[in-house]
Amino acid sequence: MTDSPSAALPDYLSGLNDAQREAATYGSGSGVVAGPLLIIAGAGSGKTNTLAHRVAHLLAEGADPSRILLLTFSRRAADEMSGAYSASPARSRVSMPGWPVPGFSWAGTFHSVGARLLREYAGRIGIDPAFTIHDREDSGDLMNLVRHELGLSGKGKRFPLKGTCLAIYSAAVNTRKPLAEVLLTSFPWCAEWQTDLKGLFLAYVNAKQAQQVLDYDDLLLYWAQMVSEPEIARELSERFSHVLVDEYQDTNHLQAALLLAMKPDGMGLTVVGDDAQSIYSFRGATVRNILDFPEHFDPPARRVTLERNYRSSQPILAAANEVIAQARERYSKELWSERVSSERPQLVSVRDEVDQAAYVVEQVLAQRENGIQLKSQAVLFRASSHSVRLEIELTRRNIPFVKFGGLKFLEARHVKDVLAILRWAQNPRDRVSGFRAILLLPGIGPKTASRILENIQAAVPGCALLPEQPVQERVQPAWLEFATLLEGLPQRTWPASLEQVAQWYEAQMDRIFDDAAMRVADIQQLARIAATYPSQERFLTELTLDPPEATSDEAGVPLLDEDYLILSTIHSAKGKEWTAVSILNVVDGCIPRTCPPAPSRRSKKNAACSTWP
DNA sequence: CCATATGTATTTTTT
DNA sequence: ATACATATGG
Repeated sequence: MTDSPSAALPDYLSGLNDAQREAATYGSGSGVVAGPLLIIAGAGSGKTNTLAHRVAHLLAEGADPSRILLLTFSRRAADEMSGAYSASPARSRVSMPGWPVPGFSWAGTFHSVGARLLREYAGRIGIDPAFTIHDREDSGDLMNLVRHELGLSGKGKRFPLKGTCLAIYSAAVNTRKPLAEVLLTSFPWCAEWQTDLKGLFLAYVNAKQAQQVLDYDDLLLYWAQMVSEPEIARELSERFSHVLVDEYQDTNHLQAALLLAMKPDGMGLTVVGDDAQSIYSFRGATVRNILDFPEHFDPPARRVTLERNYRSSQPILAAANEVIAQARERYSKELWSERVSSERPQLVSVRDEVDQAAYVVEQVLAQRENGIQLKSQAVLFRASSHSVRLEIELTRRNIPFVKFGGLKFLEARHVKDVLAILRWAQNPRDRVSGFRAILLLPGIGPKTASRILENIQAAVPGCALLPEQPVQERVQPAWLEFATLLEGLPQRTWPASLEQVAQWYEAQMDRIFDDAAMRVADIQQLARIAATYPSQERFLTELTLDPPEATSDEAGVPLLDEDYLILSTIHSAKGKEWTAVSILNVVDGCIPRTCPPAPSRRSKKNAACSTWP
């Protein structure tokens, strides 16, 4: 690969180093689709950039953009790669002629691509194409409903709560392991309920089917089921000449299985990842996928390793390499950088959280004195709640900040309420949405809501007479108004339907919330976002699966020009970079989270914080 | 019986 | 900020 004279290479490849170029052009010039390729890409080694160049190179050699499937881990990564992402404080690294590419539309997360494929193939696998997608909270609510119906919640029983039930179910689905094994290895304290759980899950699955509802796991599960039909598998295999997967170390067994079903011989399949950066095992991701990838094929997949780091200075890499070296099984690689620095990462001990917050603020301000903008600095932490003290301190001292990760716009109650009304109008069988919507009325509680939903389910589909549902007399006027709203929605065009719902909801908000004002602003924001989607169906689907940057990430940004500090969970920070970074709560067992929990050298908890210049 | 007010315990990480 | 359990009021 690298022995061809660089003068013969297209311009856009000249910015890559040898290993990156080998990865980008693997299989080039042979005239046929290349065999399987595994790119092991260390942190900061230009992974995303390399993958984007590989796509560009495939296109330059005549590949059809509509036949390229690019699976990424987050919406941000997909945008970054298709050239749509520009808001990053870090420089945009993808700049190639003809980019973004028109017609290159199959880029997204496994879940969003799954949803798209399933809507298209619904008829052939026996599901309704108008299915509703439940997020985790909705799924939990449905699990709770079923749990109550089966009498598993009652008196003095210590049956697992809905969240735990859902986690167990999800783990079993994503790892494709039997319930007994999942319970034993991951939820041993629930093992005694195995029989009841089995029944619960069966009922949960039935409920989803009856209501035409798919949860996150179903998007993968049905996809896998779909490609187990040889004919559909062949179709999809031909439909996508190239399949490229980013962050492969964070895929789970199910995702690997459906990839292999679509590309059994690995032709046209490229996966990129770093076994040392697997951080989603709690969600069923297994590092085995990337470790075992080459041997799935005969001959084994080609492997290219990117070890040159462009992000950090050598002392930081040395520390990272030390940590990585403790992994039991891994692809050997040694990150290196030309960026020398005499500054080493610092591990700072502080007395408690208050001191930690004060120290970090001092550091941040000192760095700003040194000319590093707040925007070029970040504070990272493992769990969203770890930053509360710091947020208080920042607010007190009038330092602007934006927090990534943690609770999101779309998870706020008022936003969910509005979406529930809309979803229920679109899919009247969706009990969770209906329940939530009906409870919004004053004077109607869980009992009345359940009764109404049962009446509607029992009635002839399409002929459920909403206004005639029995409610208490004093509730009657409000109920009629609500029923009129719902019945009018299908006639409305998009986004008028959402505006109609928002208008009704805003009239209820003063009664429901003490702090209605801020929430009203959110609803108006939601209406603005809605206007950017072409249809209600796409709005509802894509909003749950790919929350737009504007909601989850930038909602709190006052002005683009303004300077602000970045706070982020480590998970949300994946792939981003800053000039100066502080990490909170660096305590044994929390960060790094190594397997053998070495006895702590320092006795104080919450006592560490490190700054990496 | 049913809706709502109050109180108490809890919060990894995300599609 | 929310979820669940319990108490009170219509």
